[in-house]
Amino acid sequence: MSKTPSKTPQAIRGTQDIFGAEAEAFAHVVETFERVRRLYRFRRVEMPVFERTEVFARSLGETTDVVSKEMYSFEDRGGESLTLRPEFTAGIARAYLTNGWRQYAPLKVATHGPLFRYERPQKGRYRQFHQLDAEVIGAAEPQADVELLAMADQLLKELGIADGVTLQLNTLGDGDSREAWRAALVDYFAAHRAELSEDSQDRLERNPLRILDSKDPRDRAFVADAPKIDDFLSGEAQDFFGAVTAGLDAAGVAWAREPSLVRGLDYYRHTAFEFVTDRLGAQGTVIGGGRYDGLMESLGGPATRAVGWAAGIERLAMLVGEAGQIAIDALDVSIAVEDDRAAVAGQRILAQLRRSGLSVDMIASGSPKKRFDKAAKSNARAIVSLNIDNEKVVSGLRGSTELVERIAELIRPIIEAENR
RNA sequence: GCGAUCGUAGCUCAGUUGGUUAGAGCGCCGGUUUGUGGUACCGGAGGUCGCGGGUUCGAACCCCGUCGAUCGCCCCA
Repeated sequence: MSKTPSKTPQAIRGTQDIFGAEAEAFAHVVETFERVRRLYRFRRVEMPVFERTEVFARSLGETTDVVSKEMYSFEDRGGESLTLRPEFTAGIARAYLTNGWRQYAPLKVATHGPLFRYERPQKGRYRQFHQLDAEVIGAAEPQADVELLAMADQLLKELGIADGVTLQLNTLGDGDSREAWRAALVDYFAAHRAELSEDSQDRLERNPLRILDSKDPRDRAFVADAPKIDDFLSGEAQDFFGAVTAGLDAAGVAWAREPSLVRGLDYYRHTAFEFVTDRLGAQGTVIGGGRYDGLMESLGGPATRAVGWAAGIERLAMLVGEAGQIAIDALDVSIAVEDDRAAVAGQRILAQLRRSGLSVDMIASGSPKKRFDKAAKSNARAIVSLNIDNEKVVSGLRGSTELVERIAELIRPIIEAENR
């Protein structure tokens, strides 16, 4: 009668309906990650998609902007404040503490799935997005950092996108080194306060390290001569970073020192790194991570040294798509039922071919005369056409010889049975 | 939160200085041709021109608002 009276609801801003080639690329990234993480013996974990808000609020610490404005938080029916996970690390840290996973330390775990951040969407940035994640918890040794980076490096290589991506590496030193550096940066930038961008004048109070990766040319002029972390590193911190870089060289992982690479959060210590590309607009970080030795304590646990990374699946999938790494639609057989009286025979053949491991589609609707053409357009490696001749089902086969012979064997008994 | 660009058929897009009934290609449906055939042709369905207001004799086109998308800034766990 009338058309649908109500309007179709719209998707939530920043969510994606992934389909076709993009979905194939997405799945390819996840499958490759699953394979590689097994090679490195990272154990699979499944984590809740939401936690008590506390879990993220306490681990994120003083970055109030992030906590108050960029998390998907809500109250449940009991009045408890919950938050859709904006990252994996805090939840995994919580699980490590509440489940007694210390007994497995050093624990290597990997997971992947959706994350949520209340941000303005742009290229490679969504409100629901997806990440791969790998963590080594309870490992103080630089070898853990090396292993993690080697895994990330191998992942990129196996995805065939390593060429346009570089590993930027830095150290933030231990707690004391980091504090001394931070203080020196504040002094330095405060002396040029008036000449900095408005944003950076603000950052001077909130998050001075971030001035280092400001995009504003007014700031960049001063960044080059800013105090370097290297001048503040303790002997221990120097040794640690030296062991990481030596390990990377030994493992054949290419890296580049990036002294202005910092982390926004205070719990990061020592190694910080990003795999970066210039092919994704403003969102060039494809894998990011570092050592978070201060995190467990902020959740009320014992001092536990840990290191991890996360990778944006959408961003990796975009690079994979660009590189043309995905071959989709490897259809083996297309069946054209050119007479409806052969439909049952078609069903039997379809089932039989699929059971024997072939990917098969069947065309049995629309104009019978056009079904063969549709089957031909599907680019299948072989076409089976079914027709009725003299009250009997007859089949026609076309395609690569080997496959056609195999199909002929499989369908002969079915057609004989149909015609009995 | 801020800025720029863009919203016309299922998809990709035309649409002249504002001027009759808003078009094409692809896709979809039907038919003719071909008859072991991925061809060609004919026809058809499908549009509140994002939405709301304004200017005008007249708006897809100009103006305002709004919603949405894209890209960037801020932020980036």
